[in-house]
Amino acid sequence: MENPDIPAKSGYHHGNLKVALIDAADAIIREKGVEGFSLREAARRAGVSIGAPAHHFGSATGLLTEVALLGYDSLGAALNAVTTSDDAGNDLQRLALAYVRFALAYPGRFRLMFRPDLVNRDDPRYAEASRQALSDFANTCMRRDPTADPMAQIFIVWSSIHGIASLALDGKAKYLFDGVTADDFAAEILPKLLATAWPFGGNETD
Amino acid sequence: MENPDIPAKSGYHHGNLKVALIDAADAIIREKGVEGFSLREAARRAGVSIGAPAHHFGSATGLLTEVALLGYDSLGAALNAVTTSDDAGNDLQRLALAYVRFALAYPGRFRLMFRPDLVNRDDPRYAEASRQALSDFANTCMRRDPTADPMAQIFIVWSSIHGIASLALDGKAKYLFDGVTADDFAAEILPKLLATAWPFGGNETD
DNA sequence: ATCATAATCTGAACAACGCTAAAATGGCAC
DNA sequence: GTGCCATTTTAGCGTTGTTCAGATTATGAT
Repeated sequence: MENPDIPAKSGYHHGNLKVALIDAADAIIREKGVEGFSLREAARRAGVSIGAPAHHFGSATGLLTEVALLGYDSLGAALNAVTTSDDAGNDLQRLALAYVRFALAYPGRFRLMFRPDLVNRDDPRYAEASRQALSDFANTCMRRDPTADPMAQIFIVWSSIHGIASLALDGKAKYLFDGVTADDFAAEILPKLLATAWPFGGNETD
Repeated sequence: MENPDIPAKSGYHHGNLKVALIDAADAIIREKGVEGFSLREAARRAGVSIGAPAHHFGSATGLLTEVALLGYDSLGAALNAVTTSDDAGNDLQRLALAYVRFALAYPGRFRLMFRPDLVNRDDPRYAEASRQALSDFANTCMRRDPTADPMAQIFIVWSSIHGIASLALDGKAKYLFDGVTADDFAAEILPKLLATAWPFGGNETD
């Protein structure tokens, strides 16, 4: 489950403590959510003492920032995996689907990425990672309607998708759609919703 | 600043500790955000000892749930204050504006309301408060397009608005629109955005 | 090869937190 | 008045993040 190419702990020096702690933190967040994370448990899992993380990350926020950056990488990868066609509206639908499915598949990562109190947003890598992850959205938006104001269009489309992901993650979809599970929502309801009620899906000819 | 009709602390018994603690918690969250809250400081502000809140709320979550319920009340009030016309699309725009402005004006309350780890969502009053606050949205949505599937429409519209509020609150608007302040966003950019790029604003005749 | 320096990790300390339970207090019905 | 009971205090437990002096090891220059 963990990254296998870590020389583990040989002696007093760990050898790869920085990435081991990031892996541990990511695992904790995957298992117990963002609130279940603690710096001490990350150190415990990495087999290292309480004070060790401070040297590499300064504070808990420093470590969580690294996890959030990895989160943006994995989100960007999930969006990059969406195949593109010459129908930009359809592509946007599939990107939206991938975005929401990412949020539902990695709720801890996703929540962390948007928690300003846990992540150091002054880190220049943060803005870059965020920009990079959303570049597919930006491109497809402009391909869909080249005449619209780019920033306005991207913001509106991204907001819509991000809102869907947030509300679905908070269980509001369950509340509106009569106790549907997250899996059912992602597999059945959401695609239908995007194809019919979602206004950014291009021509409503399907 | 605080609720004036509290008999204050007369002796051993506070007299109105429950609402005093809710007020104190709300004030802390307004001043320092959700993360700045602590049960002990709420007790301190109410002039009472550390263990007192437990009797009334059981746990910190219990107290924060009450604050979140008040948050839904105030959100519902803000939305109720929006005047309605016979142009449902226009009404929806103004409701969206009010929703986002509420989030920007009361960021702590708003964030708390959507933090499942801090709020007891099994409390039946929570679902009711949420439903009540959004009833204006639901009505206006169905007035705007009576033929559409109600739940689908409400979910899509609410998602869009909620996404705008979340991203604006997280400073993503600043990032996309070149360092604009929250006030400028709410006062200038957002109304224009809703009138032009937002697809739920009715006929684009303005 | 030797040795000084820098990097890394330990372990203890501190203040703050949420929660629990036993004791103290005082309002209120009778 | 008197006793009951809701309310509040106090003390304690286990947890957390952060800091820091010191122990340990790696590194690079000579």
